[in-house]
Amino acid sequence: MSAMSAVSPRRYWLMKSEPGDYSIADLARDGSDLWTGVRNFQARNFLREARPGDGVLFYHSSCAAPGVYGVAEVCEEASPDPTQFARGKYRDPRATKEKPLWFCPRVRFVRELRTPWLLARIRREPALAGMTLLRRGNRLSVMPATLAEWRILSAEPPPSADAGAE
DNA sequence: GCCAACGTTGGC
DNA sequence: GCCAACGTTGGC
Repeated sequence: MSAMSAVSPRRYWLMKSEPGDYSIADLARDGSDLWTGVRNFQARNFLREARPGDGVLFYHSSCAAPGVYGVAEVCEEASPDPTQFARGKYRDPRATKEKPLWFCPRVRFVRELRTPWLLARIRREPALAGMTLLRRGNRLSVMPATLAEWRILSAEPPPSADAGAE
């Protein structure tokens, strides 16, 4: 290997899933899975940038207590999302095998947080005030996270006086 | 290219 | 269920 093929630095992502569809517990059970079903071009472009080894913050959305519930890792770069060709709600008639529209990396389970970083708590953490997640109107289901955000959210939240009052 | 209508996301 | 915000679609 030469310096020309230097490995790109590890990146970090926040990926949302509705726990009713697929939760961190499901990923723990499966070990790894394809991150299928993303149908937004900006999110798709992020998925195509994901590389094996990248860190993933697993976020539960559209549920009673949204937040980061665990950690995963990209283990295979994105390939054509099979659900765009299959019958069902993720089918996209514009896509062909020759020209797929949607792509999905494979993600493997790393760990579940004993205490999730609930959205309400994320909002109260000054070091996370700049997160894309918190930007008004942001609805991306896949977004980059910074190393600083990763360091905070991939670890257990510290105990706080009002923990449990959320 | 503009923009209104519509659909989706996702917190609350 | 409500609603804000944004993306997509399609007429022009």
